[in-house]
Amino acid sequence: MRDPADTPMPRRRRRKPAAGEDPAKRAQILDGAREVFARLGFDAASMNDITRESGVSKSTIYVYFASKEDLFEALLAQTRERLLGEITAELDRPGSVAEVLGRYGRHLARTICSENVISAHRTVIGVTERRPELGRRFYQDGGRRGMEALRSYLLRQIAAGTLSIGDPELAAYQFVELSMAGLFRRRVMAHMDREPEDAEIDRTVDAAVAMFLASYGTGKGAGGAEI
Amino acid sequence: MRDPADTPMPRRRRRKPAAGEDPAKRAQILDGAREVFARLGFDAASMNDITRESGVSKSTIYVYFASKEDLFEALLAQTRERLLGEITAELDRPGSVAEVLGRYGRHLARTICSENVISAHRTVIGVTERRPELGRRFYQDGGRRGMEALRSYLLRQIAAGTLSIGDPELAAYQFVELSMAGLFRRRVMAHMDREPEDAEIDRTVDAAVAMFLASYGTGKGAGGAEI
DNA sequence: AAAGAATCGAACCGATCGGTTCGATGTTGC
DNA sequence: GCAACATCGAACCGATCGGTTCGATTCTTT
Repeated sequence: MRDPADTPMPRRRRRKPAAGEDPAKRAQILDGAREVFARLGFDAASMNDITRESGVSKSTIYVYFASKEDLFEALLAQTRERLLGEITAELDRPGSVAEVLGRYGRHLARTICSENVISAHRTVIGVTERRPELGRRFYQDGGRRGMEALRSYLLRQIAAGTLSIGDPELAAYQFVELSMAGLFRRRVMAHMDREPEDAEIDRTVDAAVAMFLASYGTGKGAGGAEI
Repeated sequence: MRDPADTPMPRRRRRKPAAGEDPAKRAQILDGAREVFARLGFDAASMNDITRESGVSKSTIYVYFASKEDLFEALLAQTRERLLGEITAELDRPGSVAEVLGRYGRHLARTICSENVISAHRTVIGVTERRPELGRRFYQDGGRRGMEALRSYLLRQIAAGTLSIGDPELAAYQFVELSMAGLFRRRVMAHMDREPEDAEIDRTVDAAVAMFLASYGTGKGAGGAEI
């Protein structure tokens, strides 16, 4: 049970926020909602559950969010923001293609197979049939953006002559899926009920890089031989 | 609205079934339930919805199934039975490795990205957090079995010298994911809201086979050059 | 046609749902 | 300390939920 006094204060507020404008209170609601939606999914989660979990009165929650769906969408938006920044940053760091792809793949696999992200996927996928735009937006602002960044990186390597790829978009999809081969699908279906160990991720991503370079590497500076 | 008179009779019944034992009535309930669960997911689907959709009285449904969950699990069991038989049969048909993998990959991609299977995945994934054994069982009787059959096939090709693979299990995961690269994930998140065209599947699977053989083919009879 | 039994469907039950109301309480600024 | 206002939490609303009851209807067998 969350004690409002424990909510970290980002900094001293200059004045008392208007009703529904307190960022700390808003965050408190979202934190509670995240727990409940993650555990029960959208439909089975009740606003009474969220009231209890967040420690915020239901009438206050309705000051901050217009409806259960509004709250859910705000939570999805927040979750998406946090997924991709660091992963794609790996593509901007120096190194051979093998090194860069290895780091990207590891970071990707670790993040996407983490407990929070798996829960988020389950929650979103669970409502996608009824609310396809939610699934679409989640994908577009998450996986899609990461894939686009990778494609751009591949285009640069093609221009530099280190890779030879006829279809860069498909190659980007391929590398993403190879990096999570045997991991994500089993995670999301609870066939693997814990986060993968580093060794498992290494095994998968190293093999992905090797396969990728065997197929697309030109042998000029891609660094495949250094695996 | 389903008219019981339209229910196809498998054959003339020799005697009147006892209450709850009529296969036609049972199928009618499951058909209606499939529609409703697919559209709304488990939690938002109501038994009243299923009554209306199936055209079977609610009290009769409760003669056949003990609860909403019982009905859902029966439906999942039925869905699983239908997923894998034909796909894995592709592995038993003659042809070079490239041909066999191509056919398997195409069949896999077409099936897994079909409307019914995408809906089933969404429904199952949506409840997996709360009922992990359902997700696990769905995966185990579906994807897992297909993966095992592929792994066995790969082992045979390794023994025959057409493939050289250090980690056959991981290679099987890789081929499965490559066959659906850019397809399944976008489908399940509604980023692609229709079934992939044959040309799209061919593009993906042909590239998967090429990549796979570039990495693991020995050049002895795998048939990669014929792509 | 009569008997037996499966099924139907309206009504019901207690519980919960999303959302609303409003007096009481707590917090902040002056 | 007081006034203003954010928040609280109990109570409420109409609706729906999963599941049950039971007389009426339908179907099959003799």
